[in-house]
Amino acid sequence: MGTTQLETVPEPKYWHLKTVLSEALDSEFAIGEILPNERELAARFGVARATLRQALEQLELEGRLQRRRGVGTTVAPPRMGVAVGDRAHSWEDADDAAWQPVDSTEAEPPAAVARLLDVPPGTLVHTVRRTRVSHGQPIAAELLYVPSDSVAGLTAIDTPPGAPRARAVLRELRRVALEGREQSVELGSARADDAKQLDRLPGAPVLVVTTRYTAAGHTVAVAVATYRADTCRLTFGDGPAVELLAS
Amino acid sequence: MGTTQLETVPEPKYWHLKTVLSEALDSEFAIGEILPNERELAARFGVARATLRQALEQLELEGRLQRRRGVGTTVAPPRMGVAVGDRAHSWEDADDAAWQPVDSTEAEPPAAVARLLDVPPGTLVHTVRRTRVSHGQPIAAELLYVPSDSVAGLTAIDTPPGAPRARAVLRELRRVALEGREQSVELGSARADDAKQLDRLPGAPVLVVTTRYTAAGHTVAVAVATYRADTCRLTFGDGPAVELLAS
DNA sequence: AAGTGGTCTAGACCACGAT
DNA sequence: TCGTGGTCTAGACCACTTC
Repeated sequence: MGTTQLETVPEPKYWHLKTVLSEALDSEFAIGEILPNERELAARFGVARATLRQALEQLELEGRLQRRRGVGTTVAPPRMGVAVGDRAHSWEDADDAAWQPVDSTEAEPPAAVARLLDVPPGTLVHTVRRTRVSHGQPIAAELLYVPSDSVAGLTAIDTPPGAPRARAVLRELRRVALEGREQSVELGSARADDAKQLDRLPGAPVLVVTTRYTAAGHTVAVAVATYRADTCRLTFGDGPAVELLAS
Repeated sequence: MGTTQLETVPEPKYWHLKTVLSEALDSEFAIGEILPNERELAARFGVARATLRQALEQLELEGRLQRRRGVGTTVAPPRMGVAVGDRAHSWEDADDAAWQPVDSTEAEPPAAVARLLDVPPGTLVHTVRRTRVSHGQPIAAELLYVPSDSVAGLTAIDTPPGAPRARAVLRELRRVALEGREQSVELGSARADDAKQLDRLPGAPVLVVTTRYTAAGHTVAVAVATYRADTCRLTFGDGPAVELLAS
């Protein structure tokens, strides 16, 4: 009882550091402001740079900071709310400029996607790559898988791979009368190709949204979208987007 | 053209290591099997332990591995699908043993929650703490916030804080006719209290699900649930849960 | 060229679980 | 008590952006 510290569990330095930095961000820094560099911060707090980096990593994971190699560490704006469950079928809103078709080819889907599509492994399916942009920033990279026999007009497409072909496939998809949709969200890390589209390093944390579209009892298509976990808050539900976040 | 490596971008060691380990996990290890310890793995691959750990961290983030201090590193089972959007109101399924009431008190909600509840900051609201268990494992810790004036019978509750009180509050909530719900999902890191409930270390990655329940144009309650990101895949939608995952 | 964050090393010690 | 993963250090070099 002599000291107040004796019975406390030793808190890791990086954890304490994270708390201190977090409070400093709230009170002393404006959004977009750039922090002192890592070497100076580490010296200022009297820790090794690796320890300081552990704290920064956590804060970046929580969307409080943004770090860019060669540039510096800046205070991130609050995460933007991104609707992923609102529209009945995300490819139907042709007037929504959010999704940019990038490319399209025929290819073998990953084994897990083949199972969801209910086609034998190794089957060639149409793939469409799209990028979702918001506030001038790429926030998601999506790969859409469509077996040729799920949409009538799909076999007739002979446009060479590229953005025009992607638009053609999406046009055919809009003819389908969908009846249902299932979605799942999980944590993942960006593969090299997705990372490039998202303007992040490979391995960056992403929220992987897998959507299965069904019509007439069949699986029509499967979409695997990877959202930047640092900048996005995914919103579901019929009402307007949830405006604020907790913790 | 003399060598095939000349023009390739140098891939970080930990990234390559992660790929190698990932393939080894697929082919040479069974679920639950325990891996050699970190010092031996590092030696075997000829890298420093810190580098090896960077690869293991990634694999743990993707749900492929489970690491426990004092025990070792084991191969994790596939993530379990957890329904978070199916039931109209998650507190209505009284017969569902998934959620275990833990505690209940009156307290000030965090500022962000107060905004969602549309009450002035500093207002006392009822809080209910619950734990969600699946397959004998804790997967989520939830904090439910209910302003006293949103449910008629709530002011009459005078049970002392504890699990019985939590059950009493939930009982009152079930009387309310809900009209809507909004949800959002984002990445976070477990606070110390949540981490304890989830049997993880503080800072562990979690999926934070914020739900706003509305009735008669008002916000009735707000729930903030933190799900273990390593073991859970959150499922939304009316159909049966999406069975498989991609990437 | 200078400055930033990203990767990597080779150690050390600590907290925890099993024995 | 021993073995495990978790934390921490003090350096080094690399990749990238900016000037």
